[in-house]
Amino acid sequence: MGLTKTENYTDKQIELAQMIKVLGHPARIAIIESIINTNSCICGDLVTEIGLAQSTISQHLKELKSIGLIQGTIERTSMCYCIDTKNWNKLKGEMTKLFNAVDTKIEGCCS
Amino acid sequence: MGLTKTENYTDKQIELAQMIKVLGHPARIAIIESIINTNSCICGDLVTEIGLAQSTISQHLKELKSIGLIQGTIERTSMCYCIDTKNWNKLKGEMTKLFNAVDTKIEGCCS
DNA sequence: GAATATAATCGTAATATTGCGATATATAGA
DNA sequence: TCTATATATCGCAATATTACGATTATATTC
Repeated sequence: MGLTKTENYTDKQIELAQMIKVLGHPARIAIIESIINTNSCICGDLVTEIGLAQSTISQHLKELKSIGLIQGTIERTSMCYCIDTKNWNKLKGEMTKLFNAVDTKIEGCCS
Repeated sequence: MGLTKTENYTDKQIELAQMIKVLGHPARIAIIESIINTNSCICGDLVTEIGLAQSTISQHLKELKSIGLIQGTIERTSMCYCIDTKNWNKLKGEMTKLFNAVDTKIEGCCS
């Protein structure tokens, strides 16, 4: 088979899983961290910073962008990416909800 | 190619990405939520709760277990899974760090 | 307009994931 | 012991992901 079933899940579950999945790759974690650390938009120096081909980095950026975790604007001749706070906060909120749910309900389990 | 490169990243980045990746599937989100909502260990009723084959659920549980997000104990004739708080909190910590980093550094970017 | 620089897209090969049925294993109860 | 019941593992087919080089698109500068 190989095709992830969708009819069994809620829209929220699917959406959350998709966002998390995109974040679940070391290159994309590195990209996000790099954007954070430069404290401003970063451009194509990711290629040298992370050791991947230009086309590969571009692909990862596309995925992060299409799920809405980053946004890109044209900066003169190069591209400038930064965190898309709207969706980033959405992810943060859902994850936090999950984390807190575990915190409050953990008593009485296999401990 | 198709093989994720690892030599370009830190151990932390790889480890975090792996944990996130495992969580990035709707069935596994559903499993975690189910464990949380039943407020105690749940067993094989995941198969009926989520509409996947028994072998498929078992595989997802294995992945969650092998990355350390859940742990399983034998409960009479069935299996009893619950959150592995040690690693769960580790993930929580790393994610929170990432979320907070965005919060504090977001000024002066493409806004 | 031509040349240059930057990033996106295409085509592709290799590898990974997803899901299922079939089978194996292990435990509880008759 | 034999039989349910519950879970894990195996083998397979379909699909998805990853990464690269080559090419294309776009914008800047000369």
